[in-house]
Amino acid sequence: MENRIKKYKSLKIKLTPQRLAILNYLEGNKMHPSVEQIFKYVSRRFPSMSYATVYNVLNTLVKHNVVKEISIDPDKKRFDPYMSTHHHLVCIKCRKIIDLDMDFSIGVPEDKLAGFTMMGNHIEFYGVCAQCRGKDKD
Amino acid sequence: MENRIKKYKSLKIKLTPQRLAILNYLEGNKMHPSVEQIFKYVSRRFPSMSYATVYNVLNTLVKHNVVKEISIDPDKKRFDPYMSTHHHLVCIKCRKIIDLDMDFSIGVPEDKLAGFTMMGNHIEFYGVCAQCRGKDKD
DNA sequence: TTTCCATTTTATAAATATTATAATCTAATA
DNA sequence: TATTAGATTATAATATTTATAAAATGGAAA
Ligand SMILES: [Mn+2]
Ligand SMILES: [Mn+2]
Ligand SMILES: [Zn+2]
Ligand SMILES: [Zn+2]
Repeated sequence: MENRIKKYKSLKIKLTPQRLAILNYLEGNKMHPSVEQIFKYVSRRFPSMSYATVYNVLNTLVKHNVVKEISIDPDKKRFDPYMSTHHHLVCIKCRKIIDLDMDFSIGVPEDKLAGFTMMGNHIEFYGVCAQCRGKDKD
Repeated sequence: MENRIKKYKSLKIKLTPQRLAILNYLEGNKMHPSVEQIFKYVSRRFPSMSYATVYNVLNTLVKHNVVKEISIDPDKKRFDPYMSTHHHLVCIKCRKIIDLDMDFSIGVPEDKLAGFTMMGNHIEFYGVCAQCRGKDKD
C-alpha cells in the first residue's frame, strides 16, 4: 500500500477521495492556503467538490493534528500542514507568509503570568520580503 | 480644552461624536474588543450608529496608528488601543487575550531571512488562563 | 463478494462578517 | 454664517462560515 495512504489510515478516519485530494494538495504545501485556494485547486479535479466539504475536511484534519489553523491573515483562515514547531515571517506588503524553522525558548517570569499556564508560543515576524523590497525603491 | 480631545485633534481628522464615542470606549480598554462588541457598546448611547461607521472609524484609526488590528482570533477581527510594543497570552479554553508587557529582542540569523527585512515581531503565547485552570480539575 | 450502516459528501439555506455605494449630513475653516 | 471636504447612514452586495437534511459511499462484517 502506498506510504501516504498508510499514514492517513493511521488517523482512523475514512479515506474518501475528497479527503485524499485535499490531503494531497496540502502535502508539503508551504503556501499557507486559505479555504478558497484549497477549494479552487481541488475542485479542478473534483468538479462536484463543495465548500462545505472543504470546511468539514479541514476541521477534521485540525482535530486530528494533521494541519494547523493559523491566525495571521485577518481576512480569512489559513491552514498549514507543516506540523513541526516553527514560526512565520509575514510580508506587510504582499501578505506572503514564509516559514521560519527555529525554536526559540522564550522564558516569561512567573510574576508576569498571573496564573496563566504556558503551553507554547508562536512568533509572527513582520517586515518586507525580498521580492517586495526589490520593487518600489523610493 | 479637554486633554483627550486635544490628543485626537493632533490626528488631523474630523472629530465627530461617533468617533469620540468609539475612541472613549477604546481608551484604556484591555479587552481586545471585536467590531461587534464595539458596535454594541457605542450604539447604546448612539442608537443610530451603524456597523459601517464602526468599520470606517476603526480603519481610519488603524491608518493613523491609534489602534492596532490583531489577528489572534480566527473568527473575527479584534482591536487593541494599547500601542506600546507588547505581546499576548491567549487562553485556548475561553479565548481570552491578556497583555504581556515585555520586550523580547529575538535575533534571527541572516541566512534564515532570505532577504526578508525584519521590522518587528509579535508573540502569541498560548496556554490556559487562571480562571479556566480553576474550573475543570479532571 | 455482498450487505449493511455509520460516516461523509453534497446541495442548499442561513448566519455571520465585511465592503461598496450613494444620498444625506456635519465639523472645521474662513 | 456659508461653504465644503469629509463623515455618517441606510442599504445592498459580497465574502466567509456554519447548519441541516437527503443522498452517497467507505469500510467492516457476514
Ligand atoms: Mn508555516
Ligand atoms: Mn494587547
Ligand atoms: Zn512581499
Ligand atoms: Zn480561559
